[in-house]
Amino acid sequence: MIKIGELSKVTGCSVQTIRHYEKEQLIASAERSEGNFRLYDEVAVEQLLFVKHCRSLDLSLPEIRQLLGLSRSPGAQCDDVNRMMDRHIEQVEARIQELTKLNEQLRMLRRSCSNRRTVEQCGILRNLSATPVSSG
Amino acid sequence: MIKIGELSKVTGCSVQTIRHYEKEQLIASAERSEGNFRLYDEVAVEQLLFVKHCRSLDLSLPEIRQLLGLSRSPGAQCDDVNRMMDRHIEQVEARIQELTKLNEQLRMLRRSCSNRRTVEQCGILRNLSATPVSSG
DNA sequence: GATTGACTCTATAGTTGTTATAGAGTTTAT
DNA sequence: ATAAACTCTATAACAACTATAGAGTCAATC
Ligand SMILES: [Zn+2]
Ligand SMILES: [Zn+2]
Ligand SMILES: [Zn+2]
Ligand SMILES: [Zn+2]
Repeated sequence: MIKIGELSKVTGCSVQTIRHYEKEQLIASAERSEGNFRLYDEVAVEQLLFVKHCRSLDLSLPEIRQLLGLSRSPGAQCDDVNRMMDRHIEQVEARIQELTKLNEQLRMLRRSCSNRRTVEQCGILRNLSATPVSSG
Repeated sequence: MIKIGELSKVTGCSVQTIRHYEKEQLIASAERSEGNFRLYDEVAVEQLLFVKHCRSLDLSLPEIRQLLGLSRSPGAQCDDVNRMMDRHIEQVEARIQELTKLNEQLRMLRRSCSNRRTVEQCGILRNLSATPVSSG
């Protein structure tokens, strides 16, 4: 049985984050010591690593909660998991597209300044003042 | 002179957002009518569109405030504007890279489920339980 | 002139996933 | 006994909005 500081070191999640996950029901409520300190075992470490792995994939806390729910009802079909993953992948790809477009616009804007001028004549500021290309 | 609702329609910014921008000093404090309603002229419309354009490029409110400051001191050199733009572009590109990596991992994970199975045997959940590839 | 409806005002809370405090209690070591 | 290191809860901060409550303003209708 380890305390929260050690769990933090082992998993790489901050102490506050661990407490937050507990409050949000992403990990089980920890047992407590006599002095009311949280105590964790190996299972708790695994649970937290699962959550951390999901977070590294940018799954939201509600999404993770849903995954945990599904994994606790083993009779359930995979469809639900898959639907969520597909939706999530879609969102990530949409965001990539958005940012790529953004990046092009930013680079174009950046090119409109040839340095060493004063801000008064700056193409960047002038272009920013003009109406946006399209507000997507 | 138009009221805030009309400004909202003209610019496509919500009423609350306009009030928020005023509080955050991204647009000038509006004149007030007898009944304490905000009143805007053409200049105000332009100012708000500038801010909106910047936001559509994902510039943060502090960054926009900085741009506004620079554009108000016309003697200033372009260097500052450029430095900010470069930093911003860097961040956008870094985020694109991150998301691209993420997307690959998500797709790989998604492939590990062949549907119609029960969650118990699901490759997705199994792989999520395993230690992450790398926590970047 | 009273009432309705559409609009506006301020102030405050909620969103998301943490991070950072404050102030108090616990444990371990000296 | 005391100090250091840790833990506890509760609360605020971050970013950029969005949403709400409760009150006030204004124009038009009856
Ligand atoms: Zn998602
Ligand atoms: Zn320039
Ligand atoms: Zn930026
Ligand atoms: Zn599956």
